[in-house]
Amino acid sequence: MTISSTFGRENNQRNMDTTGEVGSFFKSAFSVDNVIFGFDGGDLKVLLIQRGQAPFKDKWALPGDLVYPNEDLNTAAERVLEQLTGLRGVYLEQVKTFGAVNRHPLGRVITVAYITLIKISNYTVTAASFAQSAKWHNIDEVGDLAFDHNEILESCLRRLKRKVRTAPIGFELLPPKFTLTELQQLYDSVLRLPKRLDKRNFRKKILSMNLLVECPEMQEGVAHRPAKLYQFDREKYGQFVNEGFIFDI
Amino acid sequence: MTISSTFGRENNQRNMDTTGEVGSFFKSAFSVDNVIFGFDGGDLKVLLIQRGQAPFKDKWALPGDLVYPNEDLNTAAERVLEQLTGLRGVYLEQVKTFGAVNRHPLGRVITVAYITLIKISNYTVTAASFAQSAKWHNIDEVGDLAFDHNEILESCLRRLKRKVRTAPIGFELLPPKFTLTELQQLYDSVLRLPKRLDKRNFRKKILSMNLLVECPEMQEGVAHRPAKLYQFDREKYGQFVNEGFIFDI
DNA sequence: AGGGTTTGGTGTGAAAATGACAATAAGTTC
DNA sequence: GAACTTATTGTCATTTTCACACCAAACCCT
Repeated sequence: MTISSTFGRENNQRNMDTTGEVGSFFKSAFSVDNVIFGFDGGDLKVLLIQRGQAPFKDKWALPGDLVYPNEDLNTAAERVLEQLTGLRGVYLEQVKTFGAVNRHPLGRVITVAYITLIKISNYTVTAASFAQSAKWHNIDEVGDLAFDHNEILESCLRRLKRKVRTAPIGFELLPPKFTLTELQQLYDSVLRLPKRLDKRNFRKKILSMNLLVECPEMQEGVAHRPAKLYQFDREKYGQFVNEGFIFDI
Repeated sequence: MTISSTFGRENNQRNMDTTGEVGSFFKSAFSVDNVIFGFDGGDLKVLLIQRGQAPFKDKWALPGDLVYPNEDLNTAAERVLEQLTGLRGVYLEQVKTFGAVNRHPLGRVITVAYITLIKISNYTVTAASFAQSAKWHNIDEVGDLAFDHNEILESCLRRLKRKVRTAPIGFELLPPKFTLTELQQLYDSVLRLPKRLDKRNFRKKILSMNLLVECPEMQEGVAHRPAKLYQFDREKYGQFVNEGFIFDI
């Protein structure tokens, strides 16, 4: 069973008996689809795979798979992510379930969409067999996707935009040590506000939260004044939340 | 097929083959469950039904049903609501999908949870056959529910608390004409903040949005000074949203 | 070495939003 | 009409937001 594989038999459920027989309800399936976000310093990216089989052969799609009968939904989403990227223990959040009757041409399949935030540098193209067909796409250059994946992507992007302002999940997209400029660029490229965030106000605000710790070392390898590096202090954040703190940018 | 009915056959999917045979994936089902919120002027309420059959016979549960093979998820949620209350066209929002392997004792069933906001006065107990077993419960007096419905209810309540502050959905719980005090009581009982909202500040804020229109008539039948009645102006809200307005209380 | 280039880093003031506060008004009941 | 109940209204201090511009520190190049 590979990710986003198709089904091995001709099977159209759509005209089934919908009245008495309860058994007829057990002829549908569910899948998970992951919207895997990454950030390369400039643009927000999403990891897509190119389908090898019909339906939608050669189209780009969100990585996903059917959920095993004895597998929890979250576990399935984690599995899909790990099979594709080799990563475990990353940020994962359920967003929405898509269940239009005709969304899958080969049967009744509803899919639960997840967003995943990974540090793009941790992703190695060689992690999975279909690596050659997996590629980062700029978030606004994804084109026509398979199934209803454009709609799913939109929903997930909206969720990300909201969530990134109200929870410190942006850090999931950055390396452990980052500069304030990098952090701000992340927010700018996720939020895409009409005006970019103001540098001074942004730094004031984020530093006033006391969630960043200054690293002793500086940025290296840049052809200009190097910036201070910071780390996000997860522990402190936990404490603050207990005290009623609400992250807000 | 009745709401929250059980399955007519012995059927345990949990030890199925999970490897090759794709057909084995088409042996699961999905359902929708509705968290129907209402407000009676004092407390936030949720409409529960008492189960007539095993499993969880006699336990209180969220109204829900299996999704028909040719039925969209939203449609199923609307159907469940209508069968129970006779209401159509009310506020409905998908919240989250629950899919733990063992959440349903009779098979693999994942469920999509919805919240629904209705005007409690519109609800007539006689609307459906199971009306006798449907009852409004105070939100903090629901006790032990069937399945994982306590968890579902918690998630949906959290969502309601957030959403009620960022979108004008509170009005869905009130009659078309309401007083500012009623509106504030609604917010107080949904949000349950450590301190109740300040009357003067609340009125200032809500009126400054210019979303309420004053009715010519006054409150009637109260043993004290009658209050002005207001209506929510949906149209204006639509315009304001287009201009970038963000509802926020 | 020095000038050019690039990004890093910082403070102030005006405007708006928030939040705490209490007295009078308009009905009803008895 | 006296007692009671809820409705209605404004001010001020504090905090937050937002717009805005210059020098500093490193590198590159010649």
